[in-house]
Amino acid sequence: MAAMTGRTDTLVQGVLDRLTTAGLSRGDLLGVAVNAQVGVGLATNTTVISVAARDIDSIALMRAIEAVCRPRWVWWSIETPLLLTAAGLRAATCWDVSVVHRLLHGGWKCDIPSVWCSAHGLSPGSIPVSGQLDLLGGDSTEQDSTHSEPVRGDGYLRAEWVDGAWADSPAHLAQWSAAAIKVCALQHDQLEALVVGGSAISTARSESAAEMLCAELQLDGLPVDVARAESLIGSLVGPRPRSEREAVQFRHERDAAVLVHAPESGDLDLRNPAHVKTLLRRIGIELPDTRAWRLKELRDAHPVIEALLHWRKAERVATTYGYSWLDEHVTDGRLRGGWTGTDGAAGRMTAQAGLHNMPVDMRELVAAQPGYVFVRADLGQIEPRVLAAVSGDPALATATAADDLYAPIAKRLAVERAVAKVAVLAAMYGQTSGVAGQALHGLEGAYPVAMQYLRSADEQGQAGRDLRTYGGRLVRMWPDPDHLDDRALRAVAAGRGRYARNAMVQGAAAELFKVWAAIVRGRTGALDAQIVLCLHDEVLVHAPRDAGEAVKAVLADCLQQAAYVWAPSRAVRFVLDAAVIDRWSEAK
DNA sequence: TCGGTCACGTA
DNA sequence: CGTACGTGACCGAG
Repeated sequence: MAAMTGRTDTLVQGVLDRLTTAGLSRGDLLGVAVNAQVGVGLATNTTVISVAARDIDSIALMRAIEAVCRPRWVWWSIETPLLLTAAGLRAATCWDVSVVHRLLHGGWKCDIPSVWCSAHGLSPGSIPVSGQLDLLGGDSTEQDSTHSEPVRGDGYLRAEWVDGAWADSPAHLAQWSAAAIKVCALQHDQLEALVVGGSAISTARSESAAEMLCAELQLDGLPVDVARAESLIGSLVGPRPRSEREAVQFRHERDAAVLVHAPESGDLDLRNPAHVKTLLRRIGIELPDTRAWRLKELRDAHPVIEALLHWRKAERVATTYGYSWLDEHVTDGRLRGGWTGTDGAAGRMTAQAGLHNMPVDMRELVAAQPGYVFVRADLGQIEPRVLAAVSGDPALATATAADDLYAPIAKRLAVERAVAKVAVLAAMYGQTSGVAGQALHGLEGAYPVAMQYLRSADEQGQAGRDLRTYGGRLVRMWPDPDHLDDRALRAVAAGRGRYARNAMVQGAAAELFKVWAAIVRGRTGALDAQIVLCLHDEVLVHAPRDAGEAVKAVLADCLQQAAYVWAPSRAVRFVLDAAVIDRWSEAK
């Protein structure tokens, strides 16, 4: 980037002046749409400002605004923070209208036309399609107006704008950012009207921050010891094949080690479950499926079983976490994958490239860079503690004072700790098999408010009624399928009941987690530390070695802050298990 | 080429 | 008859 000239200095100052004149101060909403080649568009409730790329570097301008005004940036989607992060700008606060849309309406869907329509109460059925002849409602007879305004006469967004016309001039960028501000205002009203346990507006902010964190996670990646990865994979599945032929040969050899235990099995494919069933039938074992837990029960029945289980494990690594995984997702010593701030159900974060389902045995390849450490921290027993908070059960809240929540529960129910734990988990997840009925009954007596909260969620779910989590996320139910007998209908309803129970607890836990993660994100920067992984109730922070202990303390402090922001009652205690480590495999 | 199913890893 | 997610292999429909 060229050094800032006096002229650009003046231009930046001019924009800052206009923003302050418009009354923009810390935390105020400021819409933004950026295109590096075109420029940047800014919008407050009252002002739109457009700046051409040839005049001012967009990122430099935004950095100046962030430093001077620290607004709450409003943008359409993760695309913007991805762009900003790639340019080295990490904003403090934001409002992501796609994220808030998913909070308000549940599910995965958050394309721009849908977001616009639901904010405005327009029917999604008449969303304009690009290339469509605009005969009704629009004003396509005026060719110029097609491009001058993002909104049609009938209130819908123009398809051309959705497809990218917003980015073809600085003026359009400004109009597009103004449209985001408009959506934000409408969403704000809708959130304010919600009656839920927590503050839905606060949730909107933390969920937006989490999405910004997702952009950073995606670009920064997770530090990986590539040499160790190569040797670990080598020890599990053999050497790296040097050609396609060799790959086929190694694969064949791995298969043969299993097939040798079974007679006349040369025609069978171990990757085909039907073939595995056949193989087992030939040695006198009949199974409904060939899942690992079934096979484990039959370990001693025949040597082929153990060989098959071993093969499956190696095959998992070979196909999913093998050399091709390394080649595809690890560059410059970082494992990178796409991140989503919220899933379609309860709102947990999701990650691709195996970041969320890496086998525990492989975590040793996740290693801090030289001169750095990881600070690994997870929220202890988060789900029952969250249940205590969202249900407002005073007895359960009292139990959260203990480091081990299940100890006082077991004492109260006069059962073993393990029994108490299974009973609590069963109540939260709707599990029925393998649970001591006595303990479940005891829970009803000891923690009636929490149990009623869960039962109520279950009933709503069974009835097919949508729910909202404590923080306001819509949990959508689904209708009964047609042409089912009573028995099947009851099964569908029961499934919805379990889903609802689970979503209310997991969803609230996800909300608290993201509040925590967002605060951590904001505070670790000063220590040159960064979150590099989020895993539902756990974070991994990459920090300079000297800062390890300080980061650990900050993580605990952030949790107290998060708990207060999320559920100000303070009746429930949340606990953190944290450690400074070099590899993810250490500790726990 | 696509979606469904199985299987299995994480929380 | 605990839920959610992502991944890869295979199958059968198109």
